[in-house]
Amino acid sequence: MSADKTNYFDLVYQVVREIPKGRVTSYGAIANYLGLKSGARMVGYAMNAAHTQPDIPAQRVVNRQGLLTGKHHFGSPTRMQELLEADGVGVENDQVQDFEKIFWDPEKELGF
DNA sequence: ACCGTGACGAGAT
DNA sequence: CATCTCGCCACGG
Repeated sequence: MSADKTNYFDLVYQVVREIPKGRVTSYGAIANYLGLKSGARMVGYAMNAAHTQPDIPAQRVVNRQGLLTGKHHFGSPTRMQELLEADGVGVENDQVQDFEKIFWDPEKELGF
């Protein structure tokens, strides 16, 4: 028992894995979906450990402004942008273009 | 065991 | 409109 630590980290990973290619979401959106209304920091921190997980497209997770705040955690400061562009997401000056248009809200897309 | 820090966000001043 | 503070949970020193 006690196997379920209810670590929000695992929950975050589950949501991030569901982000479709060409879409992006924000830390707050995931946090809100999980019930961590103000725990957006936790989502970002989970991403920091996401590199331990194989299928975590953390590049699709940006801050509320659409800024690539975590680009420095991809090994290379341009790695995150490269990955997003590879997904068909326009990025310029560390900011996602048409962010509101490609924004993927888990509460909305997963069927709140 | 205690304190500080962290890929954020929203509200208050 | 810009700046500051608090809240959230987990982990490092």
